[in-house]
Amino acid sequence: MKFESAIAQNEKNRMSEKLSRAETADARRKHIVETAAICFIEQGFHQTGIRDIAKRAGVSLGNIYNHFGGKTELIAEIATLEAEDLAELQEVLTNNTDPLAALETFVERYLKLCSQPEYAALTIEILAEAMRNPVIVEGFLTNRDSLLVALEDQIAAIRALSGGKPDIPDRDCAKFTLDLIEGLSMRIAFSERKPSKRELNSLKRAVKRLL
Amino acid sequence: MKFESAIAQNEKNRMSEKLSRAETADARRKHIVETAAICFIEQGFHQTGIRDIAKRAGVSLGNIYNHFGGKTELIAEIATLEAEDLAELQEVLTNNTDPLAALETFVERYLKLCSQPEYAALTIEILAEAMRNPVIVEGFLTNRDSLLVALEDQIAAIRALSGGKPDIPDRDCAKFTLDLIEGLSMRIAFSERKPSKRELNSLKRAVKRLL
DNA sequence: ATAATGAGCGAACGATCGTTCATTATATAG
DNA sequence: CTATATAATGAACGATCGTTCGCTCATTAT
Repeated sequence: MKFESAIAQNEKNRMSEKLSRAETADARRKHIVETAAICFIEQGFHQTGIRDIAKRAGVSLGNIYNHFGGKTELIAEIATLEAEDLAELQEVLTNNTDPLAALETFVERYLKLCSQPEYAALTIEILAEAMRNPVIVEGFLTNRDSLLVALEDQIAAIRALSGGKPDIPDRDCAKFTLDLIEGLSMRIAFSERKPSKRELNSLKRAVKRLL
Repeated sequence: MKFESAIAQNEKNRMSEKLSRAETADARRKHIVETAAICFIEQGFHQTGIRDIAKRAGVSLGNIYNHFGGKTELIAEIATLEAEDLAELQEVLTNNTDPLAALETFVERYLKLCSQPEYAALTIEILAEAMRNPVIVEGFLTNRDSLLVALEDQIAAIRALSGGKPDIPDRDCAKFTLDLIEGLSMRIAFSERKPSKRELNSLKRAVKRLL
């Protein structure tokens, strides 16, 4: 979740011109979501009060309800935004001059993303909420499924090159690959450290063995 | 978490004799923890009030504080109890007439345990709390580390038999094995279904490839 | 028999929760 | 400039939170 806007800062932002109403509203909205995410990471979803978010965002309490329907809408939006980070990773898998190399790059990138402690913390909060709120599940799984399909295709491409007869279906293989990366990520995130060279090498080898 | 007591029901329980004070206190304590676990599974940790637990356990509000220091002590105790379930699984790994078969049995058993929706739900709640409470982390990781060592030894034994030269350290291999099982478990638990034959076969194959 | 212990109880406390709403300020449209 | 729409505000609401407290009473120890 990077919340990069930078979208169309042309039209109205020339020479520090005043922003239009719609623009400031959008900016506020974004700022509130960002702040909420920070709060949820630091304190957890249920330990964070709307007042915490309002105070930290420099916004009045009531105004949050002008932009969002309520607290759960905030975590739902954050879940969607976090899932969108995965879209970027898919691009790594579409560059197919060397499928195996692309897979390795993907492993590195996805590990780097997931093992950020803030990312892991947010994921757990979202997961815990998703357990009891189908709406959050949907936003969370949509982009993930998309990533899974891309990974599955990539694995199929690699397997097609090597010509062997794999006894694990492409789809399962893709899921297992994500499992390995995410499992290692959690351990790294929980111990607040960076992945060691050994761990990264072991991971890459493990992924290759699944092919 | 099965909370089996059956400990020393001899001394005083002969012929439906009255229970001693210490015994009833222990039973209450146990009953409260069990009930708390059910509540946490159904509603989540922070959505559950002490009153919910008290009401459901058929116990007064204040009495809970006679048995427990507070709410976090409850989740901490539950975390420890859940971790103790893993101790049973270790036994599977100590029967070493056929190391590879034992590993397969372990995979099946651990998958069956983790993929119970209640187990998964509780795990996520504990994980979310552990993120901000080191005490919970400790109770959670102690038994898990023990399991990991047992699995590592098992893998070493299997590898010693086959005689190959594995390029993934035993320890990493053990971690990855748990990752694969737990990842699949989460998917199963989230979709509220049982693992298919295909999934289980894929898992076993994946685990073997790591060896 | 009497004293000490601690399980059991529920009212009460202060704090905080998510949300609503009447009100004010401000940007846009006519 | 005036009218309108909406962003922004914070007091207020009712509910619920975790915890404490004084108390009763059955069991255990002396």
